[in-house]
Amino acid sequence: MAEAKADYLGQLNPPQKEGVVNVEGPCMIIAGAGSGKTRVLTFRIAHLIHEHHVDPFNIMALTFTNKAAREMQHRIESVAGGEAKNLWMGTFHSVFARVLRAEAGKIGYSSSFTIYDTDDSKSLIKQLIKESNLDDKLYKPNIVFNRISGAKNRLISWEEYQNDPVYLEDDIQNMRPDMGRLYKAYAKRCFAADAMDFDDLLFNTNKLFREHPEVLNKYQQRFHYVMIDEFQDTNLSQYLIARRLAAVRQNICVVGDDAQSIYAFRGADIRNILNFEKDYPDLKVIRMEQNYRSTQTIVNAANSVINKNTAQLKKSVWTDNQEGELIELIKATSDNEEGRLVASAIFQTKMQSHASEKEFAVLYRTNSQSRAIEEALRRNDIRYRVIGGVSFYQRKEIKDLLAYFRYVVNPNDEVSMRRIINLPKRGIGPGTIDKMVVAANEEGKSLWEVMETAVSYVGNRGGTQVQNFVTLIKALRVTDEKKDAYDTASQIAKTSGLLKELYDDKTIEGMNRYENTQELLNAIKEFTDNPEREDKSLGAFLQDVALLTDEDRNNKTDEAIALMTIHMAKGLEFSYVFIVGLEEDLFPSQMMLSSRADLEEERRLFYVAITRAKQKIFMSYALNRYRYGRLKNCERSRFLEEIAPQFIKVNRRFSSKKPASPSVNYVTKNFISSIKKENSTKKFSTQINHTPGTDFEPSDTSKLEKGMKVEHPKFGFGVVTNIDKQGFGKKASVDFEKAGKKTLLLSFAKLRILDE
DNA sequence: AGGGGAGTAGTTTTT
DNA sequence: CTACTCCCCT
Repeated sequence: MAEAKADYLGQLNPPQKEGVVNVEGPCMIIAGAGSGKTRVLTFRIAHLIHEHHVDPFNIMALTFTNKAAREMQHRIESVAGGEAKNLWMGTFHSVFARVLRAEAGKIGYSSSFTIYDTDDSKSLIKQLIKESNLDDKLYKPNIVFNRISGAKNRLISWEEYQNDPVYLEDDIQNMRPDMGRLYKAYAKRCFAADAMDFDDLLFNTNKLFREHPEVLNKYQQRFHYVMIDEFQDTNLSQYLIARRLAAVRQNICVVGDDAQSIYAFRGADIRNILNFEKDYPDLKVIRMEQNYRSTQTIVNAANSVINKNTAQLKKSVWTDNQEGELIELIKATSDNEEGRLVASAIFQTKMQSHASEKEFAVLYRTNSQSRAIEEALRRNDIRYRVIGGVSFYQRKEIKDLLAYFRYVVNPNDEVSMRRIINLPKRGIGPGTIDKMVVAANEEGKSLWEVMETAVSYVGNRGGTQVQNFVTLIKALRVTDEKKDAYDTASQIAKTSGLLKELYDDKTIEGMNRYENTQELLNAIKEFTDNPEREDKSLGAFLQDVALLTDEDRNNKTDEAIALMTIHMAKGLEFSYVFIVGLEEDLFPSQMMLSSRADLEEERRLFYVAITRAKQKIFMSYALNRYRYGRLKNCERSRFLEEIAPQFIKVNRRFSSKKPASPSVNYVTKNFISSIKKENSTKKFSTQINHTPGTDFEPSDTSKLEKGMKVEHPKFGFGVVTNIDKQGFGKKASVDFEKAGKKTLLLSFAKLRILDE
């Protein structure tokens, strides 16, 4: 371990070393893509432990995804040794859920409170919309949820919301004046259900720290060093938690890159970076701009894209790495063909470079795009694993069983109750349920109390059934008190009748569902068999599982190509990256076209995708794609035009006539030869606009001079009147015959030089 | 209460 | 294409 320590500083460049060594006081590390940010963070923690003899117990490190947390935990353990186990490391949500469990009583929750995921939240909201007799065309669960979530992430309580002129005005403008009332109703019902949604975990942590200084003080004393990864993705709520925790010792270190901020939709606010400088005047700022990951082509292509954004901090990422291959553009006629071409390209590249499968990744904007790719990979016998997507814990049968578990642990959980009370069928319909919920709210009783004496609220027929159900749950609660998670869970699965119902379903899907429930039970068995676990109760298992997404269940084969959304890929790197579905309305997503800010976020997402690659990037788009079950025409993405053209090589379109061919050798010679013919930065040819009838080919504009005649795909013919040379931002002023005078950025404009 | 059938609206990304 | 809602009938 001492050896490892001795050489780790030697492996770092000056800013990296500063990031590691400079442990006291506030510190912000602006880390460009691929600049070794994770390395600095892990070495920094190791340095704290070894050089400053800080107990890992006193260090908190916050990340955004479970995956990132796990990855960092591993890396720290390999650098700092096993004692790093005692670090508090995890996502904001998981770390503070833990704090809230311990302190729940202080803010009126029980320590076994339920965590609602987004589906749970939305179904409750849907219920509330119905109860309020609001127009469900106007009040869609999604919209309402996002509105509430946005407010919570800015720490606006429902009371404040109802008095906030900006929110009120906004809601009236949008014809949704009842939004504030829904927020209130939602908050009350969650509280009554002893449940917190994801945003509440952070909101309530703030509340806890704000209202209970003694609690805050306890944690301030405990955490001497606070670190935040991916700081650009924090929202106000998260930032304030961290700031409060670090208020005494001021040992807060944040690492981020504004160019990779892609979670504004979740309330992330780049302004946190700016505010950070204001909040800590003696802040130490470290910039890491050297990219160690990618080729020059990739780094420069990425820069040419991100430069299109106006809102960003000054930063210039550069690399010493070799120039590398051009980005290869693949054009397909359909999403299925896109899959096949991607599969062929993977196969070819793998053969040529002797790369292993795990060096490849296929990245897409939406999870639904994985299907066509998966199919093609399967057909070509290429191993892959899909990361994220519909996770195991989101499957209906799993959620059903989990709802039973949750309900046994917390019988005030309204959402779980609604889900399971009539599953399997017990003759309790929605009418009966609604009556009980209304009664509970009107009489100020808990739902559980009402259900215990259901007959007096909903009459004999449904009431008896409800009371039978209550008896069942009570018996299971007794079991839960005495037994461990596995015994209780098996008991629930059996006596609820769920397992039998699934077992009796002999369809293929039914058998699958049955197997899945068995798998869940196995997972619980593993949980209880783990000797390191102190608390083996079902409640403890649920706490574990609530904030977990796909966890170790994709580990079947390490040797496989990774398929995931770009969001999931953040923080990862691969030698060969395929960015697929580069089409308007898909990427950029049509939901993001409304505002400049949204489009810029989308562009940052594209930047993140590009910067994942070490060696080579392939990009693809399809002219037709199945959407809503219908074949739709697609237009290539504007983002393709935003990459400086000297970094892209268009692959001559080749149609795969024999898609079912068992081998992948139907790849045309064009494709192979185009792979070999790289490094021709001077004579690139991009078929930029595929507008029918034009075979427009932009020229290399590096030698463009005043007086030259040019053609632009949109503006037509013109004469160059001036050249403004300033490195990357080289501009040409052109006087167009029809479009008039324009100033064009040469790295982006497509100009054909007309020879006289 | 609940099953079946028709009709319709909806797909971003993650904790 | 699917997941959900609505409506009608048992």
